[in-house]
Amino acid sequence: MKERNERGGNMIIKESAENYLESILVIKNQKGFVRSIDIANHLGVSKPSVSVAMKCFREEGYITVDEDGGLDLTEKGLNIAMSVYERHKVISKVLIALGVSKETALDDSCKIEHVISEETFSRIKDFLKSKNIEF
Amino acid sequence: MKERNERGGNMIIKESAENYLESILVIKNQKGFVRSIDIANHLGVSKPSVSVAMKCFREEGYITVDEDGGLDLTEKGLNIAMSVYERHKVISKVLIALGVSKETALDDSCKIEHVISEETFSRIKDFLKSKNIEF
DNA sequence: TACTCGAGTTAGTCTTGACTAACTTCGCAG
DNA sequence: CTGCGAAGTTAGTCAAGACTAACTCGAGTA
Repeated sequence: MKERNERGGNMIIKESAENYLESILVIKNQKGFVRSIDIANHLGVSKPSVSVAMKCFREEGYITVDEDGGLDLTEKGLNIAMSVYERHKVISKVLIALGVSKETALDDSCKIEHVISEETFSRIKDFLKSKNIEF
Repeated sequence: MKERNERGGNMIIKESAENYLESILVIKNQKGFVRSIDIANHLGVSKPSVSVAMKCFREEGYITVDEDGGLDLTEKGLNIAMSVYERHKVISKVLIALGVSKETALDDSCKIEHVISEETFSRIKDFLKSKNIEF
């Protein structure tokens, strides 16, 4: 009655960690660079929360930090970030296809992305394919 | 960046509390009576975890306890339990309709039922209706 | 030069939700 | 009558994840 948390690494990546890694990817794509403060603003959490998480990521090899505080995902970190982000996109697409408003869809997919199994995720992708929706 | 937890009461009912109330309803329907130990077995948690939760429910008026330890939902508790259970049924139905195996569908719906919005839930119900699936 | 402000960090606290250990109580078998 | 086992409870602990307060450090400006 525990576990259920690995999806692509050797460290046990928890739900909140997935969110932080995903944010790094998203912000990087948007602005080209990411600092801790950007993540804090993006997720609406405090600076110390991000700082502690980044320290852990650094030690575990999920990110690197340059001398100016710029964060970069390692291959290990990028794999997780991409996989979570894919879930996010797919789930929000399917909710929108069901008629959910964009805002609620984004909100809910943020939560659903962390709890569903690989199998359910695959079937949702199949459903989108059957509707010819890109993701 | 907090809240999002009330769905039908004045006390703030958290995710784990929803699960306990739902279990009481489900076990009651199956066996006709419910004790703490049944909930512990049903959810795979320890006796003390259930005991503490039930004490809280009793104090807040979500359940009553008879002299033999039999648990009963009050109207307040029943409302929440039924609403969570409805979500559970609807979500597992929709997952099964998407081709997810029954076991995984039950597993995942247990988690999804606690995180989605009312809006998303309504659209999922609409989808089932459009497929003529009962729930 | 001295100040201030933004970013990052450290330390300490809180809440949620679970756990184990250990105790009480009660009923039934021997 | 004894005594064991099942159910419930209490106390204490733990981990995750967030927060606030308070510090450091560096850069740009008055």
